[in-house]
Amino acid sequence: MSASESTRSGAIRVVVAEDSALFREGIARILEGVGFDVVAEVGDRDALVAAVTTHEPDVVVTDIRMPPTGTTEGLDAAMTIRETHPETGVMVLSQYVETRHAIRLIENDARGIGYLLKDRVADGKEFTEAVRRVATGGTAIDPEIVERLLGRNREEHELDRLSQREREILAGMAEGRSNQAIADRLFLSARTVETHVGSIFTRLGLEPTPDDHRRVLAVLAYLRSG
Amino acid sequence: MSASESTRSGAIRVVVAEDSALFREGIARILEGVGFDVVAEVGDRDALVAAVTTHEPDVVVTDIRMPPTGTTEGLDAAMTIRETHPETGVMVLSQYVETRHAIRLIENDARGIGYLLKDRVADGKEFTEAVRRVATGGTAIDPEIVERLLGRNREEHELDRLSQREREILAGMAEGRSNQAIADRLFLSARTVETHVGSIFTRLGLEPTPDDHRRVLAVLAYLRSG
DNA sequence: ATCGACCTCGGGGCTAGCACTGAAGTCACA
DNA sequence: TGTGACTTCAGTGCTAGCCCCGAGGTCGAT
Repeated sequence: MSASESTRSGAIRVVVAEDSALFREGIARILEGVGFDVVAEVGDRDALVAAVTTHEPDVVVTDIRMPPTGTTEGLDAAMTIRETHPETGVMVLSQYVETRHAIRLIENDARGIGYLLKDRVADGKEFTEAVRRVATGGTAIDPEIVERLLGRNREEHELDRLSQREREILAGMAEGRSNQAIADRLFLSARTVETHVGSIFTRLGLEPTPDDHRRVLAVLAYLRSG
Repeated sequence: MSASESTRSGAIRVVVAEDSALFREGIARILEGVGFDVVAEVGDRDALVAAVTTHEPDVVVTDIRMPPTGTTEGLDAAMTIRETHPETGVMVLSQYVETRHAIRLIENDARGIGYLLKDRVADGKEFTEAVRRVATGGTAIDPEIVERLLGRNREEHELDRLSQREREILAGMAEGRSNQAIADRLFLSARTVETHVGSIFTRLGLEPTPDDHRRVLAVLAYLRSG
């Protein structure tokens, strides 16, 4: 189909990685429609890394979440690609605002990096031009991400205020476990868990009020920040 | 761009509705690639209904969630279209398995209805053929939906076991409110709220155990069932 | 070498959130 | 005319989950 394109020396060569076949093919067709050369379409992390090694594309377009675990495979692959193929641009697509993840990717060197929210791309043109910028060493960071990186980023950094141990405790709470059950799992006394729970409330700014169920509110905050 | 197509009498005429511009254009390009005539691409419910009235397409492809509220606009529009334009096929795309919504759409007459999960579409061909079937009065229901409709659908019906009042109480719990706060809002005594909370636990099958925090578990069940 | 952050644990105490029981009013339905 | 589901409320009591306070250990940074 794109055989006539694949040998054109001027076309930007791109690998598309996204686990949803429908979305993946849609992106590929959009890019081809404006002259990109889509050299590979893959659906998981390993295939992405392999495709980059094989094709050495100008730019990779990848979703953050992909099989096998559906967490941050796309991002992990992006980090790997940044090291092994620094000349390859990486455009990461995300469903939600995940500032922490974005930071990991951008913090060292933003050149050749893109991070866009799927739902905030206004049209195909905006998207293809962003991919083109990233392919040529430019950047394309969603304004909302930039804003959160610079300004006050309450919601997202709420959980960053917690220590590692506190996050483990909160994770147990978010599974609907009792303090005793959390204590058993982490080999702690119930007392210690209570202490942690208390400091979690304090750090999340949950003052004791008669109207709030703070344990639930803490869990909700945890779930929001995914 | 598709001007040469728009007058072809044999082409299936389709309206694409999806709030994410990127996904929307991708779907449109995929459909055009196999000969469909995409007569309109819209991003919200009202535009969808208007486009159907104007173009009277053979089939509509729509996401369930769309602006303005991001809940079930696409589905609402689909129901409306079923009534006003019964000859128009409706293909609904969903991000998750939402059996209750699927039922609302299918229960009366499944002809010309499609309900697919975005992430379970194996490739573009499967998708375009499903759209073609729906356009010609056929059906295309995701196997997982069918299975849940037929077999035991525990998770989804968990909350259906609750009474109206109990759901209101649970909604308050899911906002992180205390029993007292819920009582105040609903003009009840704290006692009554406690009684309801107890029966919510019972109906959701949450037996008292030292390892579980049932209030959180009930909230999690509530959040899962959307 | 000292300071601060973190993790751990306990004493002592309070209460919201639970369990269990009983009961009275409304309403739909058979 | 009952019968059953739902809603409302209360007495009695238990305890998990919270409060405040102090304390000892580790560890990294200054």
